[in-house]
Amino acid sequence: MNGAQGRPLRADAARNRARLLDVATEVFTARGVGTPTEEIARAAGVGVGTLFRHFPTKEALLEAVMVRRLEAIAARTAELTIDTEPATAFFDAFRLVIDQSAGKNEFTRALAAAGVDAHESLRESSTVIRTQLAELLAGAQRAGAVRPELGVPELMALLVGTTASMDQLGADPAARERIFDVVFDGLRPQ
Amino acid sequence: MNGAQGRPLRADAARNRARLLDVATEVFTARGVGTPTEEIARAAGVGVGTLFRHFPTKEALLEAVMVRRLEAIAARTAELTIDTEPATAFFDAFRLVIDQSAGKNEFTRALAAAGVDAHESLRESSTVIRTQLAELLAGAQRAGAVRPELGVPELMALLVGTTASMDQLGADPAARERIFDVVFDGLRPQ
Amino acid sequence: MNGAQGRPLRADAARNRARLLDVATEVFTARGVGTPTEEIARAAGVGVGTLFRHFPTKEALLEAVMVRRLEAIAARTAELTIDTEPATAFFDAFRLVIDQSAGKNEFTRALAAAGVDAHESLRESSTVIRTQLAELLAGAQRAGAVRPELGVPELMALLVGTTASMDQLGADPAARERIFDVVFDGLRPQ
Amino acid sequence: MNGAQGRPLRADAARNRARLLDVATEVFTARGVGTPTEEIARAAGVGVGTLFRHFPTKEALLEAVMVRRLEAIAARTAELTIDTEPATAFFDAFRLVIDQSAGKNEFTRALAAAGVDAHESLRESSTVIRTQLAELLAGAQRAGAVRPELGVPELMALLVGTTASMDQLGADPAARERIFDVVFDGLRPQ
DNA sequence: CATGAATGAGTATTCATTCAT
DNA sequence: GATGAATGAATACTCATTCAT
Repeated sequence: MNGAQGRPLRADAARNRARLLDVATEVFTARGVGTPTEEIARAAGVGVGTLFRHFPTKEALLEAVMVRRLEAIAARTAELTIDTEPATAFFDAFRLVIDQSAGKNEFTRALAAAGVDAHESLRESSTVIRTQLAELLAGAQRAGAVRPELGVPELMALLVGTTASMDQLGADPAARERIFDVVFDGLRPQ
Repeated sequence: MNGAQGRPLRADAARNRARLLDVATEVFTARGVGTPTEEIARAAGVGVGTLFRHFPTKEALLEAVMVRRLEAIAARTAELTIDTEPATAFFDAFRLVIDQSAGKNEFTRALAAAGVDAHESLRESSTVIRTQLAELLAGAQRAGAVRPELGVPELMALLVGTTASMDQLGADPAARERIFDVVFDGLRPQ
Repeated sequence: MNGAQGRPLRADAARNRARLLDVATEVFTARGVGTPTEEIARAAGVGVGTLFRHFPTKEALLEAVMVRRLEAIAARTAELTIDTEPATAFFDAFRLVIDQSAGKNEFTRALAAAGVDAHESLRESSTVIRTQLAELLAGAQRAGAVRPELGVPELMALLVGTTASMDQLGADPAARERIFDVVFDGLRPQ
Repeated sequence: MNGAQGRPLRADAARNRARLLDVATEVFTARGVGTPTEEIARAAGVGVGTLFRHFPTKEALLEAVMVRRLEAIAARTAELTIDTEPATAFFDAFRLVIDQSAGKNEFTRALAAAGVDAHESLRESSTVIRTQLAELLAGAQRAGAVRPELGVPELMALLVGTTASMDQLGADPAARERIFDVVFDGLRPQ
């Protein structure tokens, strides 16, 4: 997808760009967005110059990482939306976002904030997701599977919050499932 | 609690220390923990030297701020524990933690992380809260007001997560209440 | 002089500031304004941090250097203006500016440009000089010692140009005097 | 002149070289010699690689630009030297150099410095001009149109200085003429 | 030959921490 | 004790130059 790519990158350049994105995702997640650019470049096996050639700013790199993540989520959410029963689709999508965001709290917050103050590219991809979520939410509500009084802002907030809960909890799958139980049961009309 | 203070501080020194803590709480909350120490010193009306005399490290200052916050929460939670009906006490305490932590997500995460990797003083005060929460949780579960399968880790995770949801949501009180509805209903035995 | 000095600097701070200005003047002159700040700090015997504490920007340092230079010229020009015969005062001042500016072409150009686009402090001090030169020029013209059709812009241009000539020429005193002969004779009504 | 070119350039290579020189002249003049090489390459419609193939160093490019400028001046000065009355030839050449150098002070200084420390190619072309100017000066002095005590160094200095004056003055043609009046009258025997 | 991606040394600036006043 | 000046390691970003495609 990748937005408006001026000219197609040369093979090696594309490889470097992809590698930088992968590494940056990993490093930002593991050690925080404060990690020096040089570290990321080194981890990607390129010089700083290369990093800055592909992403003119550290912020731009962070943005690109988030856009990729958002686009991945949007793509998988789109699959769910098609021929799945509305309630199932909604809860599956909720899980999907949480799982994709796990360990990436800083990103998720940026994600949510995107609707308010982020740059164009981010806003663009987050708008897509926001729209998808709005549809899923409406569908689930029409099907009587989700409290009717909830709006998209509350849904976003719960997504962010649940992600934070999961990050806090660590890897224990049973405990994670108990969190999902609480949130999902709470989402249903009482 | 203040730990083991060798000799009691002179009056002005004590005043400076308190003022620094107040200001640091405010500034770290409003502008993030990245705010330069000099800014905090200036806002407190003292020189950096004084700041570093009271808190040998920026991290130590941050820690002290969090300890104070934890102690305040513990104190108010203790009040709730005494002669209140268990279920009410539990949900009131939950709200209390959320309200005290609102807008201080960075702190809350540090708080929660405390059980794992923070310094002694932090662990100490967070242990107090953890114990209180454990008691409140057990009480509410005995009273049949909270799902019995939940443990303290899940409770902590939900506290952190709900704080994140609230931060994300902003000030709208009705929406905040809807989040509480979801979480509290989800906490109840189904 | 020195503009609005908030509080008087501590003795050592003042010494450092002065030393930095001296060294910067020398180094910028000898090796150009492209010289790294770190070099200047080292030459002044202080750390970079100190340099940036006194001058928040490299540009600010350059500006301060120029202001000092301008103020010195203004002060000495003021002495000349008092009880000296107009024609003599004018030509002495001309020499003075040239001598003060020798080897500092980059500065002189900045000086002249100040009237157009420099920062407040620079504009301020250059306005003083400009005014003094205007008076000196008018006096010399009234005394019939300088071509009446010349204005301050032309005078400024000639000052800059003569400085450039001198820089180009090097130290040979006799040759320098020949340049002065050409310019001064050319300035006189023909 | 182009120096000793091993093999004649292919047509397109020659075109690129010429285009790079044109563009570099323009860009260095308009935005200073600090302009990145990449900018120049882009403006010339070639890649950086091509630029560096033709000029192994940025400095070499700058040098080539100056050589071309010098050669142009030399050529036009040569025309003047032939069948023109000596005094007229001298003053016309003076004007010519000034007009060609206008707005290119950085170059002119480099030009003048060439006699002292520049590379061979520059020295070569500046020697030509220097010789021409020496002849023109001698002719004008023999004709009694210029002060006899002036030498070529002073003439060079005055050329550089007058260029600086003009740069400083800007476009006002009347004011420029007044500067010429001062310098030319000053050059004449008094 | 041309291209433009990669390189990495170099530069201005910030900020936690120390120490002379 | 308090002050704030000094320190210098750390960091984002630039740009001349090289080299794989």
